[in-house]
Amino acid sequence: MLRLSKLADYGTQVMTYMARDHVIHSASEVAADLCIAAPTVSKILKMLVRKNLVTSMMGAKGGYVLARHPSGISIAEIIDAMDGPISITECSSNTTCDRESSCSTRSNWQGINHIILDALEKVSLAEMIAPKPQVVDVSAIRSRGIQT
Amino acid sequence: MLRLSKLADYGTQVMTYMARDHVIHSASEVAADLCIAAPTVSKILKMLVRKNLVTSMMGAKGGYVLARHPSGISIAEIIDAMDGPISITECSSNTTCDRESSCSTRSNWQGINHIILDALEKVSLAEMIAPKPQVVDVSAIRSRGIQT
DNA sequence: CCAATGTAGGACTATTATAGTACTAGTTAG
DNA sequence: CTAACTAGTACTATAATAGTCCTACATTGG
Repeated sequence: MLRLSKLADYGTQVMTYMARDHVIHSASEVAADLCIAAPTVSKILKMLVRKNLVTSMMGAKGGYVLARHPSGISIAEIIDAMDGPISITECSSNTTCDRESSCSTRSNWQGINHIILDALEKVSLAEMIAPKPQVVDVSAIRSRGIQT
Repeated sequence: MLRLSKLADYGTQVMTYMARDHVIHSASEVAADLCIAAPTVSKILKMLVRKNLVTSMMGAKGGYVLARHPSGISIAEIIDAMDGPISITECSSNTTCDRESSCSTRSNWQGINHIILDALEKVSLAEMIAPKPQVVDVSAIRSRGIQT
C-alpha cells in the first residue's frame, strides 16, 4: 500500500515528542505520554540510539535525549532507522526471467523512489513540530511536474 | 518500509506489458511472458478491469486490452487499483489517546503524502515504457526544495 | 559499597497482511 | 453445442511485522 510501517510511525511520534523539549526522558515516560506500550517504545528508542538520532544516558536518572537539534534531523532518517533503507521496489536481481518487461521499468521506479526520498529528506523534525506547517510547497512542485 | 506491495509491482508490470502493443492478450499469455503465476495474473487483471484501466473481452478469443492510451494512465492509478488509496499513515481517527503529540504531525504527513501521490500521478504508463526515461526531473524538484 | 532505577541487547511469540490457489459460473466464437 | 476464455468468490499458506519478555550492565544516591 505504499504505507509506512507502524514502527516508523511510532518512531516519528517519539521523535517529535522529544523534539518539544530538550530534557531527558525515560522510556516509560514517553510511553505513558504517547500511550504506546512501554516495551515497544523502549525498542524504538534503542533503534534510534543505534542510528545516532538519540543519545542515551544509562543508570538511575538516565533516559534519552535527541542527539542533534530537531532542525538537523530529517524524517527520512527516522524512517530509515526504523525500517531500513527506503526503496519502493525490491529490484533484488533475482530475475529468473529476464525478459524485456521488467528491467526497462526499473530505472523509472528508481526515479520515483528518488522523489519520495527527496521529499522525506527535506522535512525536518523541527518543521514537523510546527503547528500549521509551511513545510511542503506542493504546488510549486506540481506546477513544474515530472513529465518533461 | 514504505514499500510497494508485490501485487502493485506485478500490476505495473502487467500494464507496461500491455502498453507495448494494443493487441488483445489472454491472461495466460501475459503470465507466461512475465513469468508470474497464471492465477495471480488473472487476479490482477480482474482488479484492473474493475478500475476501468483494462477492458475485458469474454468468450473464446477473449482477453484483455488497455482501456485507454498508455499516456493517459498514471502509475498512481495502477497502484490505487491494486492496493487502494495511497496513504502513508493510517490516521484512522481511532485515537484513544488524543494528546497533543500525534495530531499536530498529521498535517505534515498529509503534505508528504501529497508529494508522493503527485509524483506517482505525473508518471504515465507511456513514460514507463520509454527505455531511457526523461520521466522524472528530480533535479528540478530538488533545486526548489520543500522547506519554504 | 550496596541497592534502586533505568538502559542494552537479544530471543521469542502472536497477529496480521499478503500472495497465491482452487473452484464454480457465465459468455462468446465457431 | 462445445470449446475457450473471463468473472467472481472463497480459501489457505506463508511471510512480515508488532509487540513481549528476560537477562545483563551502568549510574545515581544513600
